[in-house]
Amino acid sequence: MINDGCQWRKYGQKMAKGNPCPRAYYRCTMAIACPVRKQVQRCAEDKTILVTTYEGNHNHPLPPAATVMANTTSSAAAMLLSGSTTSEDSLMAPAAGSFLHPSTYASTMAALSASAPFPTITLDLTQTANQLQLLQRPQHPVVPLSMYGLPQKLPGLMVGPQASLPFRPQQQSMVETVTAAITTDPNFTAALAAAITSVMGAPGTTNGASGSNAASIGPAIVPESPQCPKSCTTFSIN
DNA sequence: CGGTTTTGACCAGCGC
DNA sequence: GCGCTGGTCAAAACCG
Repeated sequence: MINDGCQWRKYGQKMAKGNPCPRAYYRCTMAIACPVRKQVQRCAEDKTILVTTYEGNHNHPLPPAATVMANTTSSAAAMLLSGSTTSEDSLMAPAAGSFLHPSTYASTMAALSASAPFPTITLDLTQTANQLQLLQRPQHPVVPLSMYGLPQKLPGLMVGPQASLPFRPQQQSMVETVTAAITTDPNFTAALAAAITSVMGAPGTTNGASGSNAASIGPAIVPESPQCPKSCTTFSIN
């Protein structure tokens, strides 16, 4: 289970069709009437991949860890969406280092890796849906586009400071950094395809569940620790 | 003792 | 209407 900074209470578990692993349902217990829920399910193709789906918006302030999670999600989503393949090698070192040195990149994914039991990359396509639409490239059909065109952009965990911060310029540089780090990872594509196949069905057969609230997913790969389980995080909104 | 987890039952939506 | 499936409820068990 990923520690995303929030408190969750499990309220159900079901066996999902086509997946030997059960799906667990959690509710946020940080506030009395917080409507946020999340579903956690392992990828059928690769059980080391954990798929987490968030739904709803928190109606209470988030702790720093959760805020970091939100920031990381947004950045990673932008990264994946940009599909940039620019080889900015100079950015690789700090990007990889951020996984190991949270204090250096406190507002990015570093803190996330510190709070999670294993390295994790979170994605939030709800935050950058429109941006993604502009950046979408034909050679990246593996990315589900179910969120494209939706008017809302407020993601589930963006109730914190990020919502009010002019984070765009700073996010842009982050996008480049993370994109370089991940797109050069040979394991990333395979893991992503496996995760998407598990959640969305066979890739290439659909543009995503149109009309669905599902956002997207993103597996985490850490070259330094290939035996670590991976994680996918999905955000959705209503 | 209070909060969390487990687990079977219940309900709603959907396709046939 | 019926069966299947996903999601939720709620009582009992569990745990610190």
